[in-house]
Amino acid sequence: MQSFTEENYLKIIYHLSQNHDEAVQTNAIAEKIQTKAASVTDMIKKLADKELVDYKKYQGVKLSPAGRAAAINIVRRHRLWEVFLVEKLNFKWDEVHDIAEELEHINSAELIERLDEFLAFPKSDPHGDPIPDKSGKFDALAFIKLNKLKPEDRGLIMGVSEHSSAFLRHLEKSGLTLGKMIKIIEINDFDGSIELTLEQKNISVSREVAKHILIKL
Amino acid sequence: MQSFTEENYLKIIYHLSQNHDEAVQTNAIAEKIQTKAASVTDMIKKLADKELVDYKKYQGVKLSPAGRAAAINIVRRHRLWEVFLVEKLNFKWDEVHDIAEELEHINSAELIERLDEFLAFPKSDPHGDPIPDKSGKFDALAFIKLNKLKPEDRGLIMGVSEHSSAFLRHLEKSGLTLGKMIKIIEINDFDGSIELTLEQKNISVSREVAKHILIKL
DNA sequence: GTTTTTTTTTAGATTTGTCTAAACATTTAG
DNA sequence: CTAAATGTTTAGACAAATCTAAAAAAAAAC
Repeated sequence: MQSFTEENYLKIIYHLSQNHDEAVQTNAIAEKIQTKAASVTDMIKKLADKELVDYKKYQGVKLSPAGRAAAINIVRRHRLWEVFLVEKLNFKWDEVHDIAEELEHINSAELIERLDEFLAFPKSDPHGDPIPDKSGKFDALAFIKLNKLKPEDRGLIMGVSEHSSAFLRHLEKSGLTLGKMIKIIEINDFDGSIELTLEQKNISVSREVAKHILIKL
Repeated sequence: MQSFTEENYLKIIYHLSQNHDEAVQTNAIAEKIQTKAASVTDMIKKLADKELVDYKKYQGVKLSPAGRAAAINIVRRHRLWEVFLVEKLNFKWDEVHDIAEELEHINSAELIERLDEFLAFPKSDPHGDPIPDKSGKFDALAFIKLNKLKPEDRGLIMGVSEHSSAFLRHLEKSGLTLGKMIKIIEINDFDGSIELTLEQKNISVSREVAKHILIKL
C-alpha cells in the first residue's frame, strides 16, 4: 500500500502524462503538487525504489504498469466520490473537487465496489470524465476541444478539462453545462474568441475558456 | 484544525472518560491507541499547548471544553458514516468500524451536514450509540446492561458497548441484534451466565457478553 | 514508613516528507 | 561551439510523530 502522499504523486504523474506522451518533468510535478523540485526528486526516488515509476536522473519519470494501475484506482475512487457528492448529497459540480481529494485516499476496496453499485455503476463523473471500472479499464474520452471547432459545427458539451471552482462557476453562469447543445457561429480572428448559439441565445466564449470545454460532434 | 493523529487522541480520551469521571491515564491511552506511553506523553503536551486538554504531570488528562467539542464532532462524523455504510451501502454492523475510522477524519463541515440530511438525521448508529447533533448535543443513552437484569425482566436490545468485529459477529449468530425483545429466565449462580428467551427460543448468554449488551426495559 | 512495583516522563534517536542552498546537467542563445 | 539560462539533483537541516532506554514520581506491598 502507498501512503497518502505517495498516492498524490502517482495521481499527479498520471494526469500530467495524459496529454504529453513523454516522461513527466520534475518541475511540472512540483508546481501541481505545490512543493519544491527538491522534494519531488526525493519522492520520485522512493517511488522508483518501490517500482511504481521508471526514473532516470535528469530524464523525468514515467509510471510503471504497477504505478499506472495504482493511479487509475485513485482516479476511480475520486470520480466515484464526486458522483456521490453531486447526485446524493446535492453538491454543485464546482464544490466537490476538494472533498473528493480527501475521500479518494480512504483505503477499502470493498467500500469502493459498494459505492459503485450504490451509484448504479456510473460511466462518468460530474465533469464528464470517464470512471475506470474495477479492473482499471475505461474508454479514453474521444471528445474535441471547443476551440478546435469551425463555424457551423454543432455539438454536445460532454466534459471539461479544467476543474477549478472558478472555471466551473463561470461555465455555470454562462449556461455551459454538461449535455447542452451548442452551434458555432463565428470565430474572432483577433483574439480567437468564439461566438456560439446556446439555447436560442448567442454568447461569446473566450479562447482560454473554449480550450477546456470538451465537445461531441 | 487538528491533525489526523491529534483527532485520534481526542477521540480516545473522550471515550475513556465516558465511564470513569476521573482524569484519563497515560497508559490507558497508549493501550487504546496502540502506541507507547512515551509517545502519549509527547502528544498530550502538544494538545495541552493547544488548550484542548488540561494536563498536570503524572496526573493524567481531561478534555477542555474546546477539546470535548472537537471530540464530540469526531464521534458525530464517525457515527454518521457508520449509518451510511450500513443503510446505504449494505455493510454489516460488524464491518463498518474500521472504514468509519478513516472517514471520520474527512475535513468538511458542509459534507457532514449534507450527509446527516441525506440519512434523514438519524438519532443513533448501527450499534445503538447516539449521534450528536450539529451543535454537539445528544441524549446520554440511559440503557441498562443486560447483566444487571433479574429473572422475569423483559426488554429491548438497544445497543452495544463493545464494537469489535468478533463480538458483533457473535451477537449476529445468536440473533441478539438491535430492536429484538428478550426476557430473562434465570441467572446461573456459578458463572453469571444468563438464560433468556429470544423469539420463542431459549438461549444462554455469558456474563462477559451480557455486560456489553444495552437494554431498554 | 521504607521498599518494591507500577506508571509516567525525559533524553536522544528514527522515519517520513519537506525545505534551502549549492552543485551539477541539460537546453537554449548567441 | 561556448556561454548563459533553465531545470534537476545532492547535501544537510527541520518538523511531526514515533520509539527505546533510563530517570523520576506515585502507588502498592510489606
